[in-house]
Amino acid sequence: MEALGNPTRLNLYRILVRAGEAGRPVGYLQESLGIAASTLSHHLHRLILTGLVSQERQATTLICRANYPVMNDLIGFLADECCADAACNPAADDAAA
Amino acid sequence: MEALGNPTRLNLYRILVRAGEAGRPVGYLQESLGIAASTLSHHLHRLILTGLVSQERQATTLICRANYPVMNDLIGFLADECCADAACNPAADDAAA
DNA sequence: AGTCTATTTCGATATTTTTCGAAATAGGGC
DNA sequence: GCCCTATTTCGAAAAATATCGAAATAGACT
Repeated sequence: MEALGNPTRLNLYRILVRAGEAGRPVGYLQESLGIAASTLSHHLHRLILTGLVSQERQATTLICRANYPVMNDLIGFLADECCADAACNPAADDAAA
Repeated sequence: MEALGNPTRLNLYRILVRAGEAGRPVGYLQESLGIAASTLSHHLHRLILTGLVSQERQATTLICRANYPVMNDLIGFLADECCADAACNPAADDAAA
């Protein structure tokens, strides 16, 4: 959770979430975000440590991908006991709907 | 989102989420977390700025409450376009189920 | 008005985080 | 084996954050 507590990292993560299972190469991410490669690498590393993102080598480039199950865990963790009350329906409405 | 990127604050928030609409007085939170009142006040302030938490005065004490709609927005923001892919069903399983 | 408790603001310090550039490494292709 | 591109590690500097104690403020009750 702390892993997403930084605008750059959140941005990065959202790009990957949107990219879906196709993922995105590190180089592409660097261009998109307009930050130093080393900085990106640092953030990526944190995201990977938390399990939010995974990587796969494809020839010379590294493809990064959002880890959906972990994201859902995170969401579950947030919502947690929230439904002990009324006025809360995190699962009731689809994002797609 | 950055607002939850700190262990203390996340903890604090989760206490309030669990507390539900009953909320919790600031003093109680301070005891629970075992931190200085000023520190708590600081974190609380941030949570309130982002809209994640709201306060209501009850006699001499301030009751803090998690703002569920905002939490759900946050979750929605996270999941966002995630369902453009498969392998992702954030809304499919209830936390309560 | 005075006093008491609950909470916030002030001011400072220590830690953590973010960020960069340069150099090192990794893997692939010639 | 050598070179080339993609990415990471290293080292450092700047900025932001977390934390505290003491003092100030807010509201309630007498």
